[in-house]
Amino acid sequence: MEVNCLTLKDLISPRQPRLDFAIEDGENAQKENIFVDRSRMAPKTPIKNEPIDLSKQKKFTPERNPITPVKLVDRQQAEPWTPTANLKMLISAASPDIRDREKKKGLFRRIENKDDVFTDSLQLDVVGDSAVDEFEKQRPSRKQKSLGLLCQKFLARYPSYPLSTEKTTISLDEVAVSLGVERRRIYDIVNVLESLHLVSRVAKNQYGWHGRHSLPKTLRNLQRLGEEQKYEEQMAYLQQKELDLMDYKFGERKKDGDPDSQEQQLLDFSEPDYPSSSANSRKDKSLRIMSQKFVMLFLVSKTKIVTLDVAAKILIEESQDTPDHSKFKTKVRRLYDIANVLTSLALIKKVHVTEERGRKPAFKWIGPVDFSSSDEELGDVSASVLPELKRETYGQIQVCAKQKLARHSSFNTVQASERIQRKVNSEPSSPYREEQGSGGFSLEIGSLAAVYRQKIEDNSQGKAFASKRVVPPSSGLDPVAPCPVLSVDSEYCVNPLAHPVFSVAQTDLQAFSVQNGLNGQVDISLTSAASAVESLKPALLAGQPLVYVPSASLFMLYGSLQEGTVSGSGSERDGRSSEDPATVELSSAPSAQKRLSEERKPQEEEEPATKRQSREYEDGPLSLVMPKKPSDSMDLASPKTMGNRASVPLKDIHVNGQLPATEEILGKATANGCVSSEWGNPSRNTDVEKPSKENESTKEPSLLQYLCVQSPTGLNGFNVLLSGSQTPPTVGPSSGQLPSLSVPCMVLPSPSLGPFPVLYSPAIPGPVSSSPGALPNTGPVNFSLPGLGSVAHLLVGPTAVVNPKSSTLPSADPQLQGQPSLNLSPVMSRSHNVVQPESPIYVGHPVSVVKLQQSPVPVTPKSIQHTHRETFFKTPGSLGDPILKRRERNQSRNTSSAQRRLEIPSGGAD
DNA sequence: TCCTCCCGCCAAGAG
DNA sequence: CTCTTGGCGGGAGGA
Repeated sequence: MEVNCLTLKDLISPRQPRLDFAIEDGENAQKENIFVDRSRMAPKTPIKNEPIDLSKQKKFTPERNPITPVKLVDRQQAEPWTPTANLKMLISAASPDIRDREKKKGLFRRIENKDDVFTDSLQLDVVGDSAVDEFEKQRPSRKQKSLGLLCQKFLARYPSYPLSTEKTTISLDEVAVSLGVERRRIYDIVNVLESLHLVSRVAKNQYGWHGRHSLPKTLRNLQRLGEEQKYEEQMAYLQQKELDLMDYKFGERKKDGDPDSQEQQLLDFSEPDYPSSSANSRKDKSLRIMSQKFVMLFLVSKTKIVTLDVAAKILIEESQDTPDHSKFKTKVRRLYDIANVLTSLALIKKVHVTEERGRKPAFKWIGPVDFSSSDEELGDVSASVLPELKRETYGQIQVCAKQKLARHSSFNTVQASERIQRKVNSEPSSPYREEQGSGGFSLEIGSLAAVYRQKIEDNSQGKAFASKRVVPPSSGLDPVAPCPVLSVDSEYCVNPLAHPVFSVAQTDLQAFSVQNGLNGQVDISLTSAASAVESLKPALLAGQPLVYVPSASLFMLYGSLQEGTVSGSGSERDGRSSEDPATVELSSAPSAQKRLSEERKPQEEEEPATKRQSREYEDGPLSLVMPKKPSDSMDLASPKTMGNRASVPLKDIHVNGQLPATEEILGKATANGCVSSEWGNPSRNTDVEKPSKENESTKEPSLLQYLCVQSPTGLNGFNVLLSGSQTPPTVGPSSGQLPSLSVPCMVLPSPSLGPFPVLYSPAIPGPVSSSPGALPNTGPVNFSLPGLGSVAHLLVGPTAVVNPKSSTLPSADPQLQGQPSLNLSPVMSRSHNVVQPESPIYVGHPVSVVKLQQSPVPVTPKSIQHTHRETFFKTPGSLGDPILKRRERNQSRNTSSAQRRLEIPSGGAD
């Protein structure tokens, strides 16, 4: 903290001179981490800065985030008068120091922001000169400049699940500028995203953002291809042989498939947009293909763990590259690049596989696992589970899963783990094991456990929702056998943050305490958020038997968190789940669902479901905040939801991934039929959509999480909103008390609430809350959940509430804040500001919370939503802003050239 | 020392 | 030819 402060100050001081900064910061910060920008800006000497700033501002003004960097860049570029070389020369010569300083500043800001976003602004003002030195000291570390972080920032700009109608275009130049990096870096990110079809190239310098809607499908396809290619076998082969680079003979083993053809296929299937790469062109070796293959390896792996050396070997073979050591190194480098992006997407997580020889760098898949079956089985949990299990050959697991499905709440994790172990023991040589050696063994178990959990979760939710994994965290939490599983997982599998799953209701207080412990480890906002959510849920459950959690809301929360942050693991699933589930629900027929899921076209086609979902979940946050009317979804859902856990349930659930939570909750609590209003209504949705974005943004950045719990019983229709802030610091780990303790919650009138009068009570119990009409406090209120690792905050009242510590920081730069910690929470930060009009940068979505804050008085959902939309939703790319576009173009041009030459924003150094 | 992976040169491609 | 893409690998930060 201190350090951060200092750094901030430092940063600030230099900047201070520039007022614009502050302004920009406020706005910009949220969106993109502008840290880069700032850094650039800052770096410049004050004098220089001014001119630069101006230019920047002009350009960016529309967007608002004129990120300094951009301007700088533009400037440089813009100023044609200097040849690139000259520019470079100038820059480097002129101000290497300055640049460094600037960068450092920027970095610091980010970092600091995480913790002290709010302080940021203040500091800026306050800051003095000392900063410079510090900057130098702190100069952005490599980590700060890492591709992973950059990718997170990049992702934070766009909604994970954009509305189908909404077409978001990504201007590489703009992005590069806004993020303050060379375009070259953006290519790395975009290429990987493209491999997963999260984006597609539209034109030069222009990419279209698709979001995760089709991710499940893409993964499914990749998995299929991977299976066809027998990557699993290849991996097993390599692993068993324990080939070292040296040992490894390329070509030694034969691949089943023709590498080239396969590659082509990959692109084709997943990316219709892209014509398959031409035969041996550079593209054959493209990062896109590598990325797809890399993902395939995870998908076909039983353990979901892939070591880089194995992946590199396989890739080398396929690429037909000469198997020399340098190739291997190069491949590994690329894999790291890809891995960073995938990590940012919360699809994989870094782990180490311990083998006899030693530890090997590896990554574990933490993304959705079941997509393959997801389509079909939505309706039947058991069904969904089985297939996977079969594949994995973990009969034990299957059993467990089934049991679990039968009774989520009661599920005995221990047993499961034991079974898993048994299985492993019995089959030490299991072909699937990726890791060999003692270390590997343990890992395997852990991974299995993780897999198992995921499956269970998935199943419970209905595969699609794997993302929602209720179990995993819970398993850890599970009073019965928390330790074993957790320990294992913790190591290899999932890190709390990464974990997509939010445990929902699991158990009791104890569980909470356990979680807290876990969560506590993770400070990251995202993680926290997740944890918070989890904790909350349980707390709710424990505390109150009846809370109903609208899946959508949760979903959104999760999604945002996940997505936004690196950690967000569930997002994809959410997407998937949302789609499928939605479909299913709607159709109410699994088959239908299946079809849809499979056939679902990329975003547009999917629309109905997707849209809805997206809307829903997007709305979720808002909806949570604002009472919506019970949507159709509710109707569907409520009945199902209430009753069974296994059942698939509600669209809502689908949508979110929250299912698990919901289910659990339901199980424990009586569910009310009511689903939070969020979901459903189309009309509402419309409005909601933007909100959703907001939500996402929100999610990501900060951890604000809201849980909307509809209170079935106790609450008479009231919904309770719980928000979890990421940061737990304040609160003690909660331990036992969790339950009732102090779960902050807001009680909202049930679905129909037009206005959303919110009642919040510090303690959960509250279902009691007052009548629906109760008004929120005028002032913002923060609640913290003691039990949860993270503190939950509830915001009520017009003013934004922020927990200082909590993730949400009012501070201006969300980006900064978020990133450092997990993700950013551009949104969050924004929230404090409430709205930022369209800065392109802000991609983040405002959080519902924010709105709440803003509107002191209950507002109608729609109104609110609108507001959000307008204010928040404009993604930079998105669209709409002509200005932006224009700017982009200009910039892009400028930038592009400039890019190469200089990245340095140096501020324009003169 | 080894793992990571940033950085940016420079060439293939596209227009 | 210019500009966009992106392969590639040197070399440095970090642990």
